[in-house]
This record gives sequence, C-alpha cells and structure tokens, in this order.
Amino acid sequence: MAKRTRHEKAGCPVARPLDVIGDCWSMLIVRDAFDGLRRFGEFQKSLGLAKNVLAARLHSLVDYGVLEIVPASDGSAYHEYVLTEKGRALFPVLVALRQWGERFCFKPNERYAQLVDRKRGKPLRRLEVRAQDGHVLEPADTMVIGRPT
Amino acid sequence: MAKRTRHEKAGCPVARPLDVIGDCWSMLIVRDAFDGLRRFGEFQKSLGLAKNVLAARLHSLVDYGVLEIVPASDGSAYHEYVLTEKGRALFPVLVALRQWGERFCFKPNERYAQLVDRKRGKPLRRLEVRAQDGHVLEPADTMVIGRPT
DNA sequence: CCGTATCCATTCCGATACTG
DNA sequence: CAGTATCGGAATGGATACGG
Repeated sequence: MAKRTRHEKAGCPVARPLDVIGDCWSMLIVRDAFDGLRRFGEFQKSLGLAKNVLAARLHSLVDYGVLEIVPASDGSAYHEYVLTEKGRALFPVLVALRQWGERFCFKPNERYAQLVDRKRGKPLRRLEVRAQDGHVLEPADTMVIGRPT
Repeated sequence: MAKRTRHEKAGCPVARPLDVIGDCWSMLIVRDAFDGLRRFGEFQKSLGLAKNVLAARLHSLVDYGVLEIVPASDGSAYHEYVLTEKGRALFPVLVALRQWGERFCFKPNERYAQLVDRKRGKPLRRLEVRAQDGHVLEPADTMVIGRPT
C-alpha cells in the first residue's frame, strides 16, 4: 500500500510518458543532452544536484531508452550519455515546455536563455497544433476518442 | 536541508514550468480539464487518486494560475475548476507529450485514447519545430544563447 | 574524474475517518 | 458531493564518505 502510482498500464498516451520524464530532473537532463552535454560531471555541474540522484536518473533514462551509454569520445576510460532516437524525439516536448515557460514563467523584463535557429540566430516560431489538412486547431476543436476501459 | 529543489529562480524557461507541472498528477489534471472535466469528483473518479492529494494539486494549480475556481454551472453550492488562459496555453505541451507517448510508450497493437480533429475525426498532424521563416528545424539546427549566469 | 553506498530530512501519496 | 484532517509508508533528494 501507499506505493507511488505508475502509469505504465494507463491507456492514455499522456500518462505513460510521465513515468519516464515526469519528475524534476529528467527533463533537465534531456535538455542538457540536447545542448551537447555527455559526461557525468558535466551534467552534475550544470544541474547542481547530488551525484547519487544524478546517477539514478541517468540509469532510469537509459532503462527507458531515452539515453544510451557510449564509450568516451576522448579515449578516456569512462563512458558518455547520449540521446537515442527516442530521446531526440522529445525535442518538440522540450520546445513546447520552453515556449510556455517563456510566456508565463518570466516577468516582462526578465532575461532567459533562448533557443534560436542556429543559422540565423533568431528565435523559433511558436508551435502550433494542426489538423492533417494543416488547419490550426484550438483545444475546443479537438476531442478524445477510443479511450480504453 | 534536503529540501526539494525548486527551479523558480533558474534562468531557463524549461526549468521553471517543472515546478508547476513537473509531477505525476498535475499534467493529468490539466489533460482532464481539457477534456471538459470541472468538478472535484469528476477528477477524482477519472484519476483514482486520494482526495487530499487531489485537493493539494488543484490548489497548487490554482495558485500557479493554471486553473481558476468558478461558481458551479448547475447552480449547486460547490464550485468548479476551469483552465485559465495560462492553462489553455499548455495545449501544445500536452499534444507534444501525447504524440511522443503514442510513438514510444505503446506496443504496435496496443490501443490508446486518441486525440482527433473534432470536425473530421482524424488524428492530428505531428508537431514540428520551425524557424521563423517556416523551415522545419532538427535539434542540431538550434542552439541556446544568452544563458544568464 | 566517475561513480557507488550510506544516512537522514523532507516530501509525496494512499487510505481512511470525519464535517458540512 | 465536496472537501479537510490525520496517519503511516514509500520515495525523493541532499550531503558526504568512499572505492575505481
């Protein structure tokens, strides 16, 4: 009893990912991995969290197939953590979260780290939810069907 | 000591939202709110979590401005929880998470609840990250600048 | 430099009882 | 129905010591 609920068996594709990245640190590790961080120490320095916690999260992400362990690129004895295809596919989630944070979690004058188009140095276009024919959809234009019992 | 780290002061717009929706339940409450659930009992029935936990999460979401409390629409003595503009702006986050879950958290034959275009009943287009000029961007085509120290 | 192991405070969460 | 109050177990997470 009193065990933490897992969503692995939920029939909802929103719920299951929360087991994987639904905590304080996992998304930030993924963010750093997108920024090119690979080494244990790099993550720790960037995030400032305890080493045991970092180790646990890294292993969890490896277990879930978001990260994989590869030999060190510089020939050192250690290994590095890089995003798998599954991990790289989190890019839109990260961008969505970031754009929401920019709009609603900062004061007007406050500075924040900005994700830009590398070629032009310009910020990205706002993400839009679209139907197959390309129409932009508002929440009210959508519905959920086929929810498993 | 040993307090849970909050990201309110982080200069990264990915980090701050995690204080708001970076736990198991908040995103699911938001999902249900998008599905039109409004009453305490509806959320509880849908999510199957303890009432005290639900109450805490609802209040937290109200405090963060994601939900607001409005008088009951049916004239009953209680109130209801509805998304604010800030909450509705989480729609792309929810869709991004959902699309990732569909691809990577279900087996090929497994059924899941599907979000569709209400008019046509068809699934949505995959979210794409684009530059201002409309070009689709891969993670490698982007970079982070202006990270506050 | 890269982790693992241990310890402990805090927080989370589920169950249940209770009030209006 | 809509919550609040309380309890206890579990998980989280921080600090630090230690081994490769």
